[in-house]
Amino acid sequence: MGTEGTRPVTLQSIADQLGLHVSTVSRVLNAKRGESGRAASPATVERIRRLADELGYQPNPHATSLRTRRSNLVGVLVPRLSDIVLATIYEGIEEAAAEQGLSTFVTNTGDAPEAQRARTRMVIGRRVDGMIFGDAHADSHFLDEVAGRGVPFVLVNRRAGKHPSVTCDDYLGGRLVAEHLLALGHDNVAVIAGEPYASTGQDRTNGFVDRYREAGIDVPGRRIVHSPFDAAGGHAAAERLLDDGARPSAIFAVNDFAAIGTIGALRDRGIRAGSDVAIVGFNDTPLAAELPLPLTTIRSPMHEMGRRGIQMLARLLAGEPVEPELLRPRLIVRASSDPALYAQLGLVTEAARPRE
Amino acid sequence: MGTEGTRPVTLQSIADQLGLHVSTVSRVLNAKRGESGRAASPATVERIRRLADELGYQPNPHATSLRTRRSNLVGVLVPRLSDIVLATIYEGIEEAAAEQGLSTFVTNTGDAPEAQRARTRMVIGRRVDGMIFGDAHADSHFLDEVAGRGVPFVLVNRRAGKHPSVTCDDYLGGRLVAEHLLALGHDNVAVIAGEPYASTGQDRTNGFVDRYREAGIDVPGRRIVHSPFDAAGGHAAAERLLDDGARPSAIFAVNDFAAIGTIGALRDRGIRAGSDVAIVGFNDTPLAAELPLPLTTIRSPMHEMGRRGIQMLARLLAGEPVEPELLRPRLIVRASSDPALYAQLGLVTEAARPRE
DNA sequence: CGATGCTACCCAAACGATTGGCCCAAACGT
DNA sequence: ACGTTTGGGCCAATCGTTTGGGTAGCATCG
Repeated sequence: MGTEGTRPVTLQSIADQLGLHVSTVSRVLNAKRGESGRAASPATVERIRRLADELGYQPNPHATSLRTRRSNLVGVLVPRLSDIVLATIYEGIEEAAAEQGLSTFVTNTGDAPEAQRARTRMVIGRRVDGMIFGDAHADSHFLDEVAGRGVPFVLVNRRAGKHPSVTCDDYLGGRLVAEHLLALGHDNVAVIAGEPYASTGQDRTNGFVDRYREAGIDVPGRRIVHSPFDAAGGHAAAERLLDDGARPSAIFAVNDFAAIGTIGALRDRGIRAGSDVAIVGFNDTPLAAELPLPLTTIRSPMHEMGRRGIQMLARLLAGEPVEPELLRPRLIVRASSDPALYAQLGLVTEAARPRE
Repeated sequence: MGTEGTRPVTLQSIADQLGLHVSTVSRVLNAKRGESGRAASPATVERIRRLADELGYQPNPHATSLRTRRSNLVGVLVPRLSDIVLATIYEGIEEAAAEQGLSTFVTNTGDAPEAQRARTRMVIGRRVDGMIFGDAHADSHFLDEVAGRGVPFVLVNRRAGKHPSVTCDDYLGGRLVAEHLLALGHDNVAVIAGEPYASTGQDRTNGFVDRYREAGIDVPGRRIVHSPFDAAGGHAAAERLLDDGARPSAIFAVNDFAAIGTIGALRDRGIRAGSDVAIVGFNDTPLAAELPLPLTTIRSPMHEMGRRGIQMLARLLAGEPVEPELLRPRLIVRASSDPALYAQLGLVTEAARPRE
């Protein structure tokens, strides 16, 4: 199907073959299946449609965008696509964008303000209709500038200021973790809090600390260390934590990868994660359940966040008003924090051995 | 900087303000810094340039593409972006594309032939200059069709037929793993071989099996099980493997995530990965080193693969001839297979405890 | 002094699609 | 019989750039 190598079929070429004017063809092909009555006679409509999909006609998006001043393109900025959290969110974005007739493209900023500016400029240069930021910095005024430029956008994963956003209820997530650890009797806890400028880390930490405070327990500042959202970052942060003062009985890492890095750091010091120190992560990435030490974590609706993000943007583009959305997190208890499950893990090991 | 909300600046608007013709402005702005002599007088050149970047002029890519019939756009297909291997490759692609003045966008196919067709059609509809496939199926003729359509493309990660590709030397990688396990005395081994249609899994498995055969050891067919390239897939495959026949002393999973899933499956059966069964993965993803049980694996140059892929495509677009590229893998030995390291892991645990 | 060659620009035709008008013929109303 | 609809299309401008050709004015040359 479709001619090969040669020039793509255009409205003009269809019109010529049918002895019609290009505008007629355009109207017919653009009419929704139902309301093609205005455009041409039923017979003509049929001829046009038949030839168009026989030739595999696809409108030239550059021509369309040029003429209509609408690209149906959305640019997405993320810190790193190789972070599975952002990759999953982007999958949601792309999936739902297609349903809305929008195209998307994504680019890394590494969370660096300079790169955010440069990439945003590049994205706008591509004449997008809107943007989605997955790398918002809570403290920066950059987004206000973008808003001033008149580019519609939505924030996902992280919120900032009053800009429209779709996020997980991170504060609640932090509280859920605190409740879980309180119930297990932990009164000496620490937090690996992520990057200081990310609302995710801030909110999760605040929820956690607030809930502990409500229980009459203070989590001192030096028990809260910041770190990049990856395994290496979690590893380094855990080392700083352990170098400084008595060992906590539980560590809440605001990100699964940071949690894995924490486990690595503990392992290197001969401390057994799960029994000596309880570990809780955040996000419930697909690995959490498969780890040698299954990880207690908060399940956040990453894919859904992406979907809602683009839907919100679509509403924005349609001129409708939007409200920030907060998605519900859920605690998933596994062996890394639960003594019973941990023991069971050990017991199974012993019990199963004779089976062979 | 730049006016806000209003219509973007065009060549026309610049020309008007300067009392020049749009074509003059176009030529000046398109000339490389050196050779602007032909276009206009030095004074005029200066005036144009100054005004252009004072107004923050950015050419309208739709107009440019429409006129030049070149979009400088590259479409990338991957099985899943939330697979860190593909995400990392794509990061390399995007990075190097920017250096070449190319833009890229990526889309998931889930490795499903139907989706591959549909997405390819969509990508071509966006009038890309070329494509990169990260999801090639070795057995399919689909790529031949695409080639017949005259769309230039390059394969990354997986190869297929004689199409230009940039891959890791997976066969060699498989041999390296075999050599490592042979040296450790394993003669009862199994392979979790990935998807049957992926050259990565095929080559890694073949290299492994061939090397074993050279050592006089046959790896029987039922010791080779296929699986998706993720943790859940590895888990399921490992279960099938364990359900059927005697336990191997070592398992080679052709992907780190499958290896992690394998560890999970072993754990569930009370078998200790690393001591009861040696485990080797592939790719050396950032987690491999941080796992509670550090994972022996093959480091593959994922980022570089992406970079080379786009560079090869650029050469193709320039009409230059290209040769398939094979990148060198490297064995990284960790505790999951090395008894000494494993013991050390355990020893550290015991030794360190008094330290507290 | 006419031919030639620069220099420094301008002209206009694309590229492919959209869209507000316009127009002709047949049908209709009275 | 004649004005009015209306069905069915056609016209042409337009979006912003690029690019193959001019061309006017001046200097140079033989």
